[in-house]
Amino acid sequence: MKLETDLSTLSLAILGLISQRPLTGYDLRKVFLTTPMGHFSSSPGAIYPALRRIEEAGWIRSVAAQGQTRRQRVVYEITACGLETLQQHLSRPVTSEDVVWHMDDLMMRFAFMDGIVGRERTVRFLEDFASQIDAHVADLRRYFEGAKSILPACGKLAMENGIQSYEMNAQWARRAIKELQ
Amino acid sequence: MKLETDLSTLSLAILGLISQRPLTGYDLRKVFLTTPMGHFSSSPGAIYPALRRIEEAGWIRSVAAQGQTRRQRVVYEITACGLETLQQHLSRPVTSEDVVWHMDDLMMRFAFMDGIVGRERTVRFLEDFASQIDAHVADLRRYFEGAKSILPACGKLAMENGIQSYEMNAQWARRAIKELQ
DNA sequence: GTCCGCATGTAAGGCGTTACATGATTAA
DNA sequence: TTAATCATGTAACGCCTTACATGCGGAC
Repeated sequence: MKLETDLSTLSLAILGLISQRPLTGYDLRKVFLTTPMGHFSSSPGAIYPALRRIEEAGWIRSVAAQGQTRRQRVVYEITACGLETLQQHLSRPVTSEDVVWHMDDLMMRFAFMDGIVGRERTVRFLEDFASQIDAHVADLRRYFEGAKSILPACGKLAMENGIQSYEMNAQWARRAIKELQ
Repeated sequence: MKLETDLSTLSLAILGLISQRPLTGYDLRKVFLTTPMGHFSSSPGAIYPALRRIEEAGWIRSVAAQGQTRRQRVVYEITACGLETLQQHLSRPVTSEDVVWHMDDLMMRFAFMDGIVGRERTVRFLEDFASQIDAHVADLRRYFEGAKSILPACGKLAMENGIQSYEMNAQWARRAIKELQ
């Protein structure tokens, strides 16, 4: 019964979705099952405990469910505090650690920025994202130059894949900046 | 004290590295700290328990450490059973679930194929990989066509990033096939 | 003789996975 | 009335994370 202080990828997904409109746990499940957001997570044994934790943190609250029947439904909406938390989370600078270990998280942060943080911050995020990737790609290339003579064929190809993936992400970010302006 | 039956990403990394040459836990740590393999994992609280589990499964065994001093060192080498397990794991077909949820794992499987599974199987892996990605990209595009009118700008851009990432991976796989032949 | 790096671990906690449980409502 | 779907959960388990603990050996 510890309060959640940071946002796991799943919690971010949940809070982001609820920030767009009030949802029940079942609604969230459906989103995860039927959209590419399901990438990031899966199902009931994770979602309901996460909802509980987020509610205990004060970021969402359950509201009376006035559907047409008195069927058991718990609808959650975001609180002012939750919105602020989300804004702060999405405004965090992009660190090199993020780029190395949490690319999924970064992409999710970006996906929820509409209407939560201004266009200016969104663009700044993409700029930071691109330049952190550039730095990381430079590291990877440095390592690769030294190691490619001893790497086996598949290892080498796997590394090339990694480098290309990062480069593609940087290119995407720069295109996205232009598109947002 | 359950026996490990499947390979977590970390366990696969460890078993794959030890299959290349005998290593200590500390050696593994250094690899994770100093090479891009560190992407997939991190450190001592994960590595040592994982080594223990893999040893209990019978896939590696500790051998006498005959360094120049009698310093405490535990060197692990792969067993025949471990090699077989690794071969089977790397030979598993690429499923659509793998592509949706475990791309990291797939890339790691590929990176360790040299000398473990034949070139033929390696190429087959890449072919399956590419065609599973094609199928998944088709799904994503289908969803995207239906949703892009209601997706917010950042959501749309994030989806485009996802699709492009997958497409890049399929292209990479097809280039890799040519290079391996 | 003290400090840093080598080398191996343990303990607590968090969170996701799988599988199961429960009951209410609607359509056949 | 039976089955499928809606809707919400719990329990056990596994594994990773962070932080801490411990002791040897070499360099200065």
